[in-house]
Amino acid sequence: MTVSVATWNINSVRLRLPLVQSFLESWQPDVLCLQETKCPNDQFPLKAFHRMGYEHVEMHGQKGYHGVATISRFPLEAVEARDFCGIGDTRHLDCVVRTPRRALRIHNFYVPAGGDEPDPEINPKFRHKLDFLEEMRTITADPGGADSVLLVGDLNIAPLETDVWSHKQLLKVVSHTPVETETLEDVRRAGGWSDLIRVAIPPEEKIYTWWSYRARDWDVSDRGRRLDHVWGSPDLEPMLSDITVLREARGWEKPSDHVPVIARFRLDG
Amino acid sequence: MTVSVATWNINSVRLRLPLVQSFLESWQPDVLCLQETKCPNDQFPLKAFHRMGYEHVEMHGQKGYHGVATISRFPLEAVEARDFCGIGDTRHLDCVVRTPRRALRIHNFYVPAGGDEPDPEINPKFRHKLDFLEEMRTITADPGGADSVLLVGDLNIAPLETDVWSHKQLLKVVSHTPVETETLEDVRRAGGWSDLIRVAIPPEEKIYTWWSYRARDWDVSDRGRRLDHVWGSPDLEPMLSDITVLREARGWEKPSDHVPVIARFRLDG
DNA sequence: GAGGGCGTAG
DNA sequence: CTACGCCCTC
Repeated sequence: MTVSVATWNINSVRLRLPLVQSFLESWQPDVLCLQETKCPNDQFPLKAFHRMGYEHVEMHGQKGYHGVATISRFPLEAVEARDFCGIGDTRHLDCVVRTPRRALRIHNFYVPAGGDEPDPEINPKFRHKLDFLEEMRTITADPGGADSVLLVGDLNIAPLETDVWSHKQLLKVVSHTPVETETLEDVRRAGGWSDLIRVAIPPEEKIYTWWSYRARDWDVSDRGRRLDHVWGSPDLEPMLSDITVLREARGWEKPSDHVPVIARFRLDG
Repeated sequence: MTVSVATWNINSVRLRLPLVQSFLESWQPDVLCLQETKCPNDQFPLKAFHRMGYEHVEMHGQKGYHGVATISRFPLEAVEARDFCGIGDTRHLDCVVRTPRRALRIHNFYVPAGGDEPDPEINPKFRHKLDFLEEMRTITADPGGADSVLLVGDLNIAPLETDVWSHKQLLKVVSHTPVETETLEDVRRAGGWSDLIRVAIPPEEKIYTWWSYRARDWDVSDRGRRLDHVWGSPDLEPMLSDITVLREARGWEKPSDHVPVIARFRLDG
């Protein structure tokens, strides 16, 4: 059977609920992982998801900032919402999805953006981002009690040269500086993770999941970055049937600056 | 010939430009007086009005608050934007409209709302409103160099018992307290003004131009007030053909809390 | 450029 | 309830 998992930094789930609904209707993913929900748990639009057939929702949100949620057609158990860097924000949620044939563990992440200045000595937000990455080393591709494990979300780093519109121009721009790209790749490899977007789409090919709101014409200038990721335990690699980066979503009415990424797996149990 | 003049507290002209456009398209008034444009002069959507055949626009606005504009198919001259109470806000604009047969002077007013507490001793906003009314005495129905004169706008007072949904319940509510209603009626009569809405619609009949945003269902509960006015020099009375209070506009998508009032005159020269 | 928070205004 | 300003974040 095919199981599909989507990840999307939605930049306010309440403001963009109609967009989420139309996305779910068109793409019917089995699981949707949202980031930047900007929504306290008691104000999360649960019913809207239930009405659309997503009966299982785990969320970890706060007022105004950050926030992640994992939404599923299949039974879901929250394992943990870890407080990275111990500052009480809401950037991680670890759940297990019980698909009919396999238990799939999913880490849903929203990594700090890191501010403007890529120097941890003078920019505490960048320091926070690097500290967060170091702490992410503890999240490995070990499924624990599940069969397989995914790590998805907005990692706010575009690791490869082809993950940005201009490698040269972005080398000193937060999200593509060597300390970030190298650390992220090291965290990934050391944790035993496979970069599934790059398994499906060859590293030679440019691919982006985010375009700044500030650009006049995001589509023409196309100055994007691949900030959103789908990592998997190596056993999932042969089961991956395809990845869709839904570029068109950036052109929707009142869009998020990120687009959904959908991964489809043939899970044969 | 018939000349029509509309007045509308638009509560942000930029936010509600589509509503203004659809109103102009349907009703084709010759002159439109707006209040609460909330728009600095250099950001006023001039071109949109030009495109709709309103080539003559005078505005007096500021950032964020207040602001009035007079928009016309016929040539327009600004006479004065008076600084009532000397605090530099933008609540008045005096223009002359050159209709083919008559010069029509129009005072466009946005009177201070006055805050919650109807006591000038403890509420400086109410003090300001009363001071403003006193200063309005200097604006009389004298056409000056023009043939006739109008005073239109949001006067933030409902003078008659039939200008509110409940006279009794509003006697202590700012907009319908005796000091306000009596002062306004005195300013009007002493200035030689005719209350043209009440010339067209008998004082026995309830008529409102404003419904609070706070009410759940403005149409059913119908707790409105007549805060917007069209006053004229007495010579205009026999020329008044009708007044329309466009109640339906309160039900439009993302409406202003005020509706347009349109006065039609047979100006025979 | 576009969210959110808050406070102020209507 | 709605729209602003200001300040913050991304």
